[in-house]
Amino acid sequence: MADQLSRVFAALADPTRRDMVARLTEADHTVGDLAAPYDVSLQAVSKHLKVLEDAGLVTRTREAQRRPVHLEAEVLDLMTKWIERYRRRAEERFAALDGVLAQMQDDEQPHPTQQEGTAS
Amino acid sequence: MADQLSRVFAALADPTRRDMVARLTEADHTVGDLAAPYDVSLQAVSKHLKVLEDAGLVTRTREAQRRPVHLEAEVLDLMTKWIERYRRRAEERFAALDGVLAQMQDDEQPHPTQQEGTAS
DNA sequence: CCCTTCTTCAACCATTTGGTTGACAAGACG
DNA sequence: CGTCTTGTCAACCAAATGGTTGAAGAAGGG
Repeated sequence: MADQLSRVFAALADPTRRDMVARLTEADHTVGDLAAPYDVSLQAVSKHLKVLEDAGLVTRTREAQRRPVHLEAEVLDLMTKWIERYRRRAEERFAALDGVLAQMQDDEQPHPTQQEGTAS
Repeated sequence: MADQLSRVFAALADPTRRDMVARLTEADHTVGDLAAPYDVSLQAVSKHLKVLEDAGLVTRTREAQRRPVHLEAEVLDLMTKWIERYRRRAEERFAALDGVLAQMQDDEQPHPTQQEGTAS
């Protein structure tokens, strides 16, 4: 299908799936258990779980007729790493821009007629 | 459409859009500029930009016929906050589970008849 | 003014997505 | 064994997504 990072982002782009993930941080749940709060069929929830599973966000084991769903939280790191990498880059760039602006400001005061009083 | 968090996740679920965002951390770009590396029409890139804009990830100003695209990196914090919140919860739960396991291990050695050699 | 440049709008198309219902599979349990 | 519980598979459907092409808008430069 697509790379895992894309699948993880896509999986969490749905509020229902995000809520499931949120609830799974507290405890493992069975499918019916998970489905209870939502106003959709059990099959729809089953599909959502498949999306989360394909993204590597959850795993399902077998326990009698039940299939407990377990969160694999490490996958979240994939996203955090990507996001933080570029957020940091953007910040650095803004910092650099601030430097340039400061420089420009300095250049703008060749005349000692005005000092410090640049408060708007 | 949907809530912003969903739109941001969805926007970044596409590799092309993620690459655009990555490039925009370095500098602002015009549409044609952004489109250059990709093997799709300019119109397709324009659509991708609309998705990013609707998610609040970029803004476009006007500069002659060009429309420079600027990254709004703060929006990334929305995601980071969500992710970190639940990752932390999951971690706390695992830590608690580790405690339980340690407890069980303690309880499991009431008989000194067998130690360590539990390798199958 | 016209023309060229940069970009978007509109219509169209194939695929994916998120939902539905109905049938079936896997175990527990009487 | 039959049957109830739990969950998935299959087929179907409407809407959204990501791409295309063609036409049009907006601003600068002869």
